[in-house]
Formats: sequence, C-alpha cells, structure tokens
Amino acid sequence: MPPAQPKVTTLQELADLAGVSRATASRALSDSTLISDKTKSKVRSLAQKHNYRINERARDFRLRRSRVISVVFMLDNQSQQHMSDPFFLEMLGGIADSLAQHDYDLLLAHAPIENVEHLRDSRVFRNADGVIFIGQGEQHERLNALATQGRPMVIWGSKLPNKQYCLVGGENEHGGYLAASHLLKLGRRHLAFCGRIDIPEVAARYRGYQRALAEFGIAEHADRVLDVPFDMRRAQAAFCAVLERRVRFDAAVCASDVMALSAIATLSEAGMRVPEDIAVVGYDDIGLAAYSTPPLTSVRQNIRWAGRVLVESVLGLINGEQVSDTSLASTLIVRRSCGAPPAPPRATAS
Amino acid sequence: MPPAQPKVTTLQELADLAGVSRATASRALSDSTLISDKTKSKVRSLAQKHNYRINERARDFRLRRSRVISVVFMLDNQSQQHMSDPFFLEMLGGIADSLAQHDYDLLLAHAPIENVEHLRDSRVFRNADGVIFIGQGEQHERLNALATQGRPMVIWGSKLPNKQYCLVGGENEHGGYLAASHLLKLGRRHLAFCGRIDIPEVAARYRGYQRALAEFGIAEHADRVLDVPFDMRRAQAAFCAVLERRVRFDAAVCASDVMALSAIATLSEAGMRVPEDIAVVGYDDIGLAAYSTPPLTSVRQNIRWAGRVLVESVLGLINGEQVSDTSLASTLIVRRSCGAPPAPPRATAS
DNA sequence: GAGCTCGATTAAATCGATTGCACTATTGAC
DNA sequence: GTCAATAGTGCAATCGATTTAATCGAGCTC
Repeated sequence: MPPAQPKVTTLQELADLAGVSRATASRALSDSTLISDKTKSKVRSLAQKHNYRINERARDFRLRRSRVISVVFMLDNQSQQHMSDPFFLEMLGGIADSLAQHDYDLLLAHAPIENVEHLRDSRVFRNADGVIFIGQGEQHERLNALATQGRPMVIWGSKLPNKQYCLVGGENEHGGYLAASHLLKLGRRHLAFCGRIDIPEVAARYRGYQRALAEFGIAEHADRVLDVPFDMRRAQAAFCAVLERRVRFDAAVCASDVMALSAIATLSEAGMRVPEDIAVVGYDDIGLAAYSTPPLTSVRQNIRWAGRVLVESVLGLINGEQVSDTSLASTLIVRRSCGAPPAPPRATAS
Repeated sequence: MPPAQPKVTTLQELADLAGVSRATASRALSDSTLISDKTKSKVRSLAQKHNYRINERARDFRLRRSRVISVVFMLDNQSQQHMSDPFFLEMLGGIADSLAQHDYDLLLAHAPIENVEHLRDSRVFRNADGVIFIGQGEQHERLNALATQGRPMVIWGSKLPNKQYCLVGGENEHGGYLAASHLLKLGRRHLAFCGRIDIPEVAARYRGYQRALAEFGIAEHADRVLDVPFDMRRAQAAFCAVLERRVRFDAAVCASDVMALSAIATLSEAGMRVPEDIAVVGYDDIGLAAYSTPPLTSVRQNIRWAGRVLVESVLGLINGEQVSDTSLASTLIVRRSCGAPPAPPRATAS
C-alpha cells in the first residue's frame, strides 16, 4: 500500500523534492527534449511515488484553453422538441463518450433559446474551446453570424444555402425518400407526412418524401402534410385534431420516432389498427422503437456515430485543421408497424 | 448600436480606462464596501460600455474553485441499465437546469465504472467542486470510502445501513407497495416482481411489494421473482426465458418503465393480452409511458424535481451547510396496462 | 502644526502551471 | 589551452483575477 507521505500537490513541491527548478520539473513531465533522461526519470518516479497530479485548471489557464466543449441543444419554441426525446440522449451519450476519450469536458446547455447570438458573451462560448449545436432551429442566419466570429463550432443539422458553419448531418432527403417509397412499394397510396416543415432537417425529409411520391406518379395532397411538433403531448393533440378533420390516409411518414409512437397511440385509441388501417414509419430508430407495440419501422441514423463525428470535427477546428462537412448514412429498419414482415425471430433463453 | 471600441478584455485594461488600479476595479465590480460609490459607478459604467466580461476561469482559479459539478451515472455491469434509459435523461435535464440557475457547469461522466474509488484521482473529482452520483450500483462501501474523503458529494439512491454519504431518493418501498397493492385490489393474485434485487433501490421496491402481498395474505412464489436487468434488450431476453419456463402469473410489477414496456412487447408477441391476461405496472412514469399501447400504469417519481434537490444538496455541502437526506414522494399513475380505468378523456383540437 | 483617525486606494503576493531567454558546464576542434 | 557549439537548467515573466497589508490624504483635535 502507498505510504502516507506528506502530500505533494504542486509542481514546486515536486521540483523541490527532486532538487530541480519548477521549470525543469514541468518540462520533465511533459517530456521535453530539453531535459536529460536522468532528470526526467527522477522527476517522474518521484511524481509517481508521491501521487502527484497536475492541476489541470492551472495548466489550462496558463495555456488559455479550457478543454471544455459546449453542447447546445436548440430547442426553440417553434419545434417544441424537448430534451426528453431519446434521440437527444443517445446523441449526448455519443458526444460525451468521444469527448472523454479526448480528455475534454462537456458543458451542457439546453435552455430554450430565442436568439443564439446571445450566447456569444455567455459562459457557453467564453468558457469553452468549441461549441457543438444540435439542430439549427430556425436560426440559420444567427448561426452564420456566430460562426464568422471565429470560435470553433460545428452544427448537427441540414445543409442550407449560404451556410458559413461546419455541418454534420444525416441524409435527410434520402431518409424521407426511403420511408415514403417503402410505404408506396407496399401498396399504400394515401400517404401523410408529419412534422414541422419550417425546420430544415424536416424540410429535407419532406423533399425526399415528395420525390418518392413523384416517382410513383402520385399527386400530393396539401392537407396530408400534418404540422406536428416533436413534443409528445403536442404531437398527440395535433393527431387528435387531424382525426377530427377526418383527413383520410392509409400511411404516415413521421419526422421522429416519438412522433410516430404518439401517432400509433392516438390512432389505436381512435379505433384504427396499425398497420392494417394505417401504416406508420418513424425516424431515428430510437431504442424503444423495436419494443413498441407494434414494433416501429424507422429510418435509422447512427446517432452515437454522429456524436463521434461531431466531436472529431470540432476538435479538428480547434487544432486549426481544414474540416469538411460530413453526411451520415440513413437506412430503413423495417418492422411490423408498416405491416411488412412476419414476426421476427425472437431471442431464446440463454 | 454599440460602438466598435478597442476590446476591453482584462481587468487591467478596464482599470486603466477608469484611471484606477486593478485592485480597485476588482472590488468595484464585486461591490465591496471598501470602494466609494463614485468610483464604483465609474468602473461599472465603463465595464458596461466596453462590454467587459470577467474571465471566470481566472477568477475560479484564483479562488480555487471550479464551479463545476460532476454527475456520475453508476452503470455497472450487473445492472446493465444504460444511459439511453429515458429516466436518466430526465434526471440529467433536471440537474442541468438547476445547476445552470446557480451558474454551475455540469461535467458528465457516464463510463461504466467497476470501482468508483478510482474516481478519486480523476478529473471527475479533482476538477469539480462537488459530485452527484446517480444510483449506488453495488458499491455502497466504496461510496462510503469516497464520502469520508471530504469532497462534497450527494447520491441518488436508497437508504442503506451504515451509510456515510448524503442521500436523495424516492420512496422506493412505498412505490413497490403501491404497485403491488393496486394489482391486488384489482383482484390479481399471481403477481411477479421483475428486477435485480441486488440493486438497493430495487430491493426496497421489492420489500414494499412483499409487504403488500403479506397484507393480502398471499404467499410469495420464489419463482415469480424475475431477475430482469434494466437494459431493454436483456430484459426482453429475460422475459423470453421466463415464458419458456412456463412461469404462471397474471400481473407484473416492473422496476422500471423500460422494463415494463419490454415486458408488454414480449408478452404480446407471445400471444398474451395486456392487461386482460397479464396486468403490468412500471416505475418512473417516463414520458413515453403514457403513449405506449396500452398506456402504461406506473409509479411516478418527480425526476426533474429530484434533480433540483440533488443540486441544492450538493451546493449546500459546498457551502458548508448541514444537509440532511431527502426523500421524494411516489404516486401511482393508473392507466390501461393494468386494466383499471376506462379510456381516459383525450385532448381535443385546440 | 504635530499627531491621530479614518476612509479610499494601491502595491504586491498569490493561485499553479508554461516558456523565452540567460546562464553554466561539458565537449570537440583547432 | 582557447574558443565555439551544445546540452541541460534555472530565472523570471506570464496567464487574469483576488486580497492582505501598506500608503496616501483629508479632516479633526488639542
């Protein structure tokens, strides 16, 4: 067991112990070529022995960096997507993992934000080496303004014209196309699209949806574009309203799984069967999707991987590298909610 | 609009501008009684005018504090509960909100931890003013050891004998009792309990469950205590195994909602009806519980409130206050999954 | 006007590290 | 034996704030 030595907490104490100056001790620990091997090993073994740990805050202060990345969830009033959406948690988990690997801390900011430019002078920006935004909300221009200020930042979202910032995103257009064309191939002809088209990512999914309809030579019904928010409760209210309006459709493409689950719940409540009467496809393939009743068909985005890419990108920017935009593949995971496959094989007892 | 002045970034620059010393400027900003009103207002208005913002890292460095609270999710191999459980996100949201209000940052640590004592020398401890643990895992003793080291820490969990740390928890025993007695009142007589009893919180819920059975004069069946992990996939595998063993039961008390949703999915898959054949009660009342099919009956813990209490507690400890343990109420939210009420009134269009 | 008090301000040390530059041995070339 | 080059260290400035102790000056007393 380690002997109960007097604590060595500062570099000066360690240097004294080794009989060298603070400067030498510092260089020895950081493996500077200036220092002889003999001195290096002496300092290091003493550090080890006395369990010396560098004060990271002091070092970061000196080096004028923070080793903190801020993660901002763009939850504006419009979209009403809030942080309890499992999508966010998975994303956050992926980001946190990657940051930890690179020895960075994560500062979480998730207050609703009406104007992101206010962040410029907040701790979110000032105390962090870089910032990751999840979603663009409807603040494309303001994000542009922030990006040109020079602080490294990366945004998860969808490509918009005239964009100044570094972007990582899913193949939203393709995803929307996959969802819609799958339903069309199954013979559905009266599709509805659920989501807020003001949000860039949703808009892209909608474009893919439209493309699929066009390919099948099917005309769009304006009243089958349902303005449903991400938030579970409001989504349900929206679906109730749709039912009251007696909108007819036999399939729904939803902009998120939470929305899709809301839809299924509301529709069954109203006496409709999923997928027999109405087939449903979600988006994100959150963990619970596979375990809902019926299991939810969904467009999968590899969210944890997305988190990793976001981190690599922002760290790249911090290191002054040239960082380009990234697009992550989307694939359709087919389950019973759209009535396609027979019951999948179940796991057996171990 | 603000004039494009030369940037004032350091206290020294502000002091020079005001024609006072750094010390005076510092005190003026922090409203020290030593400084005359005239000087105070001069310094402050200049600060305002030139948009001076204090360098918080420098201040915190000087004051030897960090304004960071670490949040550690105790995800050990045993429980297999992982971070994508919505319970965690809601908890995290509550904590993050409260911390932000108090101007603290949140350092997220969610790597699986085999031995929490290793944290002592990690950035999680060294870089934070305090630590919040979510869950005790099976590391009660090690948490005790950490707590006696003096760093402020608070734990979300269940009361254990000989505990040295500050605890915030739900009324687990009561919650388990509520769930079981509700099912018993509905006439169910063959109850199963699902969850890992090694985990303190689950054990407490189980004790409440036992108490309810005893009150109804019903004997326990050892084979109706199902060792189901929190993790969704494994939970499903566990339920499959139970079905193969042909364990008979007409109701299930689950230790979490995710587990309950897994149960419902697996049981329906196997051709059983919920709640007609088997009634199910979950725990936590996560957002999705209300929107599953059928809507899930669950024991609600006010998780966001719990987050707030955790934060208040750890900040209290940091300020040297006397902080006592807190217990948060549990209530049963009855929905269709246990076959009780008629369909609840649905929201109508706005 | 010397001596004292008291309020307002400043000089300087400090937190714990990094790093440019100066300095001292050591070595090799001539 | 002298000189230059070089390797290894140490001194001291620095990052941007806080705070103790010292200073300054005005007002008052006797």
